[in-house]
Amino acid sequence: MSERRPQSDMTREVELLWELRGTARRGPKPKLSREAVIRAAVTVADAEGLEGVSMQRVAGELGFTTMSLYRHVDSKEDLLVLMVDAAMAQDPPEPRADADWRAGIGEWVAGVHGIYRRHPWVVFAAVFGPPLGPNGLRWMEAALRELVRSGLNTGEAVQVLMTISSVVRDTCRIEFDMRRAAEAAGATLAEHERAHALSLSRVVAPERFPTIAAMLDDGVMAAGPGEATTPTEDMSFSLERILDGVELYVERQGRAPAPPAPR
Amino acid sequence: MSERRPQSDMTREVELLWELRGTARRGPKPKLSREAVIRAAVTVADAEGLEGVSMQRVAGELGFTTMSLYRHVDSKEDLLVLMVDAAMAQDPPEPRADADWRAGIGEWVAGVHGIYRRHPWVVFAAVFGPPLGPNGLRWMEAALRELVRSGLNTGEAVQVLMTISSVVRDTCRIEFDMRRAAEAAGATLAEHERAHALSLSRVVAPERFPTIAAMLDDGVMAAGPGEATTPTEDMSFSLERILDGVELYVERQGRAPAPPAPR
DNA sequence: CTAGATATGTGTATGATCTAAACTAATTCG
DNA sequence: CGAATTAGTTTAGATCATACACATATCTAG
Repeated sequence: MSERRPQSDMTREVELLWELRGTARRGPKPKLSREAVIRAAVTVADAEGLEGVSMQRVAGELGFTTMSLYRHVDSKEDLLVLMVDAAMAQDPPEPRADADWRAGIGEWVAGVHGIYRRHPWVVFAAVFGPPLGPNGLRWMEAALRELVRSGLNTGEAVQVLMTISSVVRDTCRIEFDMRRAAEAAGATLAEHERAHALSLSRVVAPERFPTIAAMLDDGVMAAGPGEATTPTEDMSFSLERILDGVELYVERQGRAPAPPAPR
Repeated sequence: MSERRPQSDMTREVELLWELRGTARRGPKPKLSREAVIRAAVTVADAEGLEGVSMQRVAGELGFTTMSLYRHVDSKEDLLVLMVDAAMAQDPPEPRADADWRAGIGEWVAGVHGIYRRHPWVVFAAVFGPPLGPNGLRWMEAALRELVRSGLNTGEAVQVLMTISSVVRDTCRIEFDMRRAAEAAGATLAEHERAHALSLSRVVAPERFPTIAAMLDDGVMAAGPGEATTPTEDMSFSLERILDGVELYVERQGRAPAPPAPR
């Protein structure tokens, strides 16, 4: 009935990301490659954000026609999926010799955060679902490896990883978005936060929104000039709570974290 | 310099959501209203998802021309912001008499989850940043009210709320996305999960991805026929860990949760 | 070595989409 | 009443993804 290919079929996505396809032998040698297309697209996104990434723009970057891209990528949506995995090409942190899984997760989060800072568009990409590409899976493996060390089983570790990933991504989303808005208005992030808190306080009636009003009074959204806590700095509070919760759970279950590797 | 209006200026967004604008008195009586436009857009989104929401489609729903919408809404992006707030019109849970803040958060999460189930497109809307509209703020207030009861200060409560919101939204995103893909393939969610696990297992080499491989062996992604745990059911594990972490933190700080309201 | 098969990149075209701008008609204030 | 103002319409433009037919380069079977 429906001729339309489903928007995101995981099986198809896996094949896409792992290039499980026969390579052609007949015809002219390709001057362009999927790799080059992805690289160009990432370059454009790094420079101009996701809005800048159009098929024409990417093709122009490469000096080819728009339609040439479709020889190497089935659709723009596919290209986006590939871009996101490509952005994670950096190596995730190695396992720690001291088996300190909390520190390990800290390094992992710092690594992801670094990727997001280098490629801010990644957090805005409409790519849902778990990672499926080679790079995404390497990062997933690195995080799960630390989490199971804490004493969680694999299913629990996946849940906790999803939580951590969500927090990091969402926090960066908010920070990057606010930073962009601030820059567009020609202000610093802190100035923008102040302005925002002010405009909020105009509609937050203390009777209807007592807690939010208290929060604004406490200057939560707008730190003083010197302090200037960015959302990403605040993030560590949530992360510590999550890891505390994990630790407590493992203890209560009578399990124990894995000992350091013997030398 | 830049003539372009910033994509998301919070101050502007607050004004938008709270309709801080003078009402006209001259000219013909409006037959359309912002309210009607939003309602129609939400109807379309409920029925066909966000992809179905085009200005022409919404206008058609109302029996007006496409351009008529622009008298009541500045841009499609604005409409989206308004739609998201409109979807949260339902009342958040009341404060509990027993002051059990963990149960309170549980009710809040259930409420948000209900909204997402009724309006699945909300979790896919490209609306970043904290809630700013009347309904979004009511829900935020309800959650913060419970969280500060636990003994957190307002800043900490905001952090924890962001974490909880992220988890709920991301979990629903994944579930809805997978459900859509499953339906498109004419399968159930469980079948689809199995198929996905299978295709993953083809690329997950146990040497490179030992933990993920173990996870697949444990059947984490594909529960047995009878069990069929949905992502949203698994979510509660993460939530309990977060709340455990909060409780532990409050204790360690020597603070205490608020007692039940005196009668 | 040649001829058909096949893949590459190009040119052209289509349909969707958002939205700017000029226009018509209704309404109200002075 | 008449000028000002506003609602909805018409028309048109810009951008975008992508389908399709084509010329051309390369490989492989005979």
